[in-house]
Amino acid sequence: MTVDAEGKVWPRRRPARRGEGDRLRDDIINAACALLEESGDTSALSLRAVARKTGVATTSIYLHFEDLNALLRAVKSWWLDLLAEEVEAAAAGAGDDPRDRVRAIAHAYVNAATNEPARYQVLFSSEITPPTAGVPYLGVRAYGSVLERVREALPASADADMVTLQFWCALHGLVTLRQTRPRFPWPDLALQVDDLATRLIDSAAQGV
Amino acid sequence: MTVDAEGKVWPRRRPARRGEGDRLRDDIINAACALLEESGDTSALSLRAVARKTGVATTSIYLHFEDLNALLRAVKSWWLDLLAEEVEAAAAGAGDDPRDRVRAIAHAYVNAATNEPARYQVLFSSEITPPTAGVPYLGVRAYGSVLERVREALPASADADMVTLQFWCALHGLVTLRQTRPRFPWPDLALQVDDLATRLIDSAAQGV
DNA sequence: TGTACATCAGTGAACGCGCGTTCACTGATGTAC
DNA sequence: TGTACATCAGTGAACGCGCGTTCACTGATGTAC
Repeated sequence: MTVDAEGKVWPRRRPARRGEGDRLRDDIINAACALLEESGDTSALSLRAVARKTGVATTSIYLHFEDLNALLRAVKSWWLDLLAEEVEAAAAGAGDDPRDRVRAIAHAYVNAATNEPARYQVLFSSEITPPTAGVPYLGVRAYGSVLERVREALPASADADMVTLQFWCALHGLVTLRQTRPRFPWPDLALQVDDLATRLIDSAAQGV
Repeated sequence: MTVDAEGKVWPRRRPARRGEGDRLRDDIINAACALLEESGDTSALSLRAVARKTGVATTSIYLHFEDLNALLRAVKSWWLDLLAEEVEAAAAGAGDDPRDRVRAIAHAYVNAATNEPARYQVLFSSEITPPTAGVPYLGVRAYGSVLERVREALPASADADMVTLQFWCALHGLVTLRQTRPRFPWPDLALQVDDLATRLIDSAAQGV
């Protein structure tokens, strides 16, 4: 048991058995996820808060992570994988029309971001520092597979790279503005996403 | 003179003369602006840092602002006005073709955001709490005038509200993603903005 | 013309807080002989 | 079968820092009489 400033009592975690030292690593990541889902703010995450939530001494975090940034990287990497999985699953389950697949991707992206706003904020409100220099961004693979889906939905003469980019930017803007300007008179989310998809796909159908 | 933790010496500000007490208010806002332009992070702003930068005792800030949030609101309001002015000036100076005016607005918006990235982040990475409840968002007037410009550029059958909204979202996404994913292989900024404008205006020219 | 007083425009010490990081320490469990 | 030892999986006290906020105080400049 530990007691915090407010006198709140935290259960103390039982030490792992020999050979199971990595259990703590997972527990720490889960605690950090929970805290970040509450705040959505990476700069509000502290080693001490994570330790309290995990039920462990602050210093124990150093056994598994070099510092707070390394822990944050682990969380971001995990969440980005989840996002990519959701998007790819939506594309795969969307029937045969390639345009429907692109629409499905767009909806899946904004739904994932909207259902877990704090996760999306953590992922996209700051750069994700790669584990080692020279490695590409996490997420480039997922972006590439979306690009392929867009290419399949457009005529060969269209600029699929640009359309994909505009799509991503617009969806990102749509999601983040809704989060930071909640009192703006937003239209229905799905309606706006559909409208955007129509405009971008149609513009490309003109051959650009 | 004051001395901070690193032994760095700060010039102490001369007190205002009688009747000029509001001078300090401006000095404080300027100091806060400078700090926020360096960090772009509202949560990194502290009363103590502002006081040091102003050359004044920390407690003196309370003479003019109820708390940090009130100071932050003043900065945001000021910067939002600057942004709106830049955009409106660009629209006014863009010739007679209403489509050119819309393009000019788009370029002015992203240029303002790109030239002062920290300002843009401060404005749009969190909600701007209005001074009093019931008052609309700061910036609604500016948004409305952009909406009018868009309406003038589209056929009457087009959904100018939706096009304006998509425009804003896409530009916002474009700007913020470039800031938080600087290592992504971005195309030329003006080229992407122009491409976006073309796609959205063309889609509306179809009458939607 | 002199002086007491009020007001303006601040100051400075102190408080308790949460934070990252360091350092030496501990207790249980497995293993070599 | 017993025991000394190594290792694993952590702990806990202490450090100095910057922070918001409080409180009583100060020094210069006007103003009433």
